[in-house]
Amino acid sequence: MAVTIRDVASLAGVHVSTVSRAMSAPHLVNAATRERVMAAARQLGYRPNRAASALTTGRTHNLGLIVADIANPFFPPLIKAAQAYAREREYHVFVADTDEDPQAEEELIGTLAKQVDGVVLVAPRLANQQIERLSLDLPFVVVNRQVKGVSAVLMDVGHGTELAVSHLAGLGHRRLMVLAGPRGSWSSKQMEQAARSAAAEHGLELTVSGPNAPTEQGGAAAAARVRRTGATGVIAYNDLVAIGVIEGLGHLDVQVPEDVSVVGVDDTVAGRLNRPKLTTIVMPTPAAGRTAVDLLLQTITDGGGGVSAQASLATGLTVRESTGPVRRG
Amino acid sequence: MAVTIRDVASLAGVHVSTVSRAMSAPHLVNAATRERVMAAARQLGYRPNRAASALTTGRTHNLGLIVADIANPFFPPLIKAAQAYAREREYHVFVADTDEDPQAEEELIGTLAKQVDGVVLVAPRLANQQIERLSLDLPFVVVNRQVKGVSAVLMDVGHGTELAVSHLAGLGHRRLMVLAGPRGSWSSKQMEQAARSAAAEHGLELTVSGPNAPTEQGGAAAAARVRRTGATGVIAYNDLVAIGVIEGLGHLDVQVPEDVSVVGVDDTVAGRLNRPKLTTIVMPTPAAGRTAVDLLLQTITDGGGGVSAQASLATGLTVRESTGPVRRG
DNA sequence: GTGAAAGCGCTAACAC
DNA sequence: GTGTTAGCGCTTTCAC
Repeated sequence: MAVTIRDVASLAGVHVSTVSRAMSAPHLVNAATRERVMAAARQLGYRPNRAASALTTGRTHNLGLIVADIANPFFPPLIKAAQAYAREREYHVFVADTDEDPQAEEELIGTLAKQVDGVVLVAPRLANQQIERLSLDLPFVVVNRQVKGVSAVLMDVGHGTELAVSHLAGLGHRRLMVLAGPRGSWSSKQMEQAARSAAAEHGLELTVSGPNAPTEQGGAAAAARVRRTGATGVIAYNDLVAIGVIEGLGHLDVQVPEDVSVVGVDDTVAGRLNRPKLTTIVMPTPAAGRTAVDLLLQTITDGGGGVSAQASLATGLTVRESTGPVRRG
Repeated sequence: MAVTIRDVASLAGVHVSTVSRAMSAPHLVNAATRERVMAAARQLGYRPNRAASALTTGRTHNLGLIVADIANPFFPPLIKAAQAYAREREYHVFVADTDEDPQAEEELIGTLAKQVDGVVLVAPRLANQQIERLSLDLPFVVVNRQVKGVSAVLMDVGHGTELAVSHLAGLGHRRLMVLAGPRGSWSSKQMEQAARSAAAEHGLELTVSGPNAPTEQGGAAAAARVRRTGATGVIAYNDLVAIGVIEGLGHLDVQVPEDVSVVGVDDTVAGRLNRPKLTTIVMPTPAAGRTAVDLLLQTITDGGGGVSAQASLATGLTVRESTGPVRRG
């Protein structure tokens, strides 16, 4: 087998407990001895066995990151950032995909529970109540969701939505449509509310249509509804839905942005590459990943002492080619 | 703390070893006792502590998955599939991103080693020799790389490249250019070789230009080189590079596919969404993720007894809008 | 400042 | 078929 703390101890001529202290509580050990121990460890290529220390300390130094769909371009930047940030702090992260299935989410939390010090739930599909219950056993941080007693990272998509509505109003659009996301999506709810109040403020008509699958197919399926209502400005749940609706409108001989303007959300690669390039609400995805890990680590070291924090991250609007002035009848 | 095997034992009125057996070697225990144990476990919501069992068995039931860049659209489908497949087999997976840095890769393997039963290395940047050495300590599977003694999943990009060359030849192109990937990329080497022999067969001129960064920037930077050589058919290292070169050519007033045809590789979302939609060599990414986990699990259960397997997965060519007949002078 | 010893939760011989 | 025991690698009292 590999090299253990005992090997280091005998090479350094000290007891295992001294080695342990030298590694994890250096101030408790004589500087000279510590040096000897460290040298021995280096020489042997010693790496502490986390499983063993987890057993005694109850700290695994692992985190879980649970997302709905790894292949949805919204998530990879978040995963990447979270994972990098965690690693700098000597944490490894399990990444798991629930395929948008609440039950898989719960099951996953269960099997992960013993192996991690905490879990980041990104846009969970589980009911609030469930999350509250589960959070009694294990530190959680939710992203884009608000749950009593649970730390949260919120992307302020409401603000971005207001910007989008103003932008559309400024272009002369009078009739807007919001394509809502999956049932239970916090962020979709934020968008709806913000859109309603902003529309009222600008004196615009607004229809909310949903739920829609958060995919291109979901968007394509909504195209007919857009045409039927005669809306000329559309705010889609995310970039994928926006791309889908543009494609679907194309099949109905409705051109974007000439006939209808479409705004996406997330600012994914997909949106940048689409033609027309998407006007989109920019979500701070990497920052959300880092912040979530940060809050989680705090909760963990605080011993999860009941205090939950909230971080709100700003969003913006990037105007590209999928929005334009309303066509004059 | 949580419920342990001891709690289950006392509720079921048996000894801990019986519980352990009932869970992991059911055939060694009386059916009736087993039922009693299971009932007790269910009642208490018992979940075995993997860290503890890892300590005795040396099996963590965890895998590592190391990729160069989570945010590169090539990887997410692979990660998603690998992770889902592993979970069905009761394995969790650590996902880690090296940011294309060989040193990070090695460091990561080191810190992960004790916590996993094996590691999938996707398109590693490490030298073969290093991987060979590391594979002495830990089961590895490499994807798109061949290393002596290490199981591998290979996507047969050579075949896809031949198809692409034939396709371009059929459209009348006589002068081709291959935009190679990063130094040390196995898959780039396969493409180059296949392109050379296929070009020779068709009597075409071929230039290989590289290394290029596997990104849009890398592609954009290559546009001038394409124009300089007068190539009318380009095969790019991946979809991102293809998209970049198309963009770059646009700035030079070279139109795709009217003036130059461009073929990508990977069949990512990005390529599907790009305008013109990319003609691309289709990589079997989800299958590669599953197969890699499959081989890894085999290696692990075989005790890593020296046998290494190779799986070769077929690739194809999807023709879309970025390729067309050569322009007649 | 360092050593000795107990124990984290579980599995794996070995008895019976 | 089930109980007993030792021990995986590490941390953490408690002595000295």
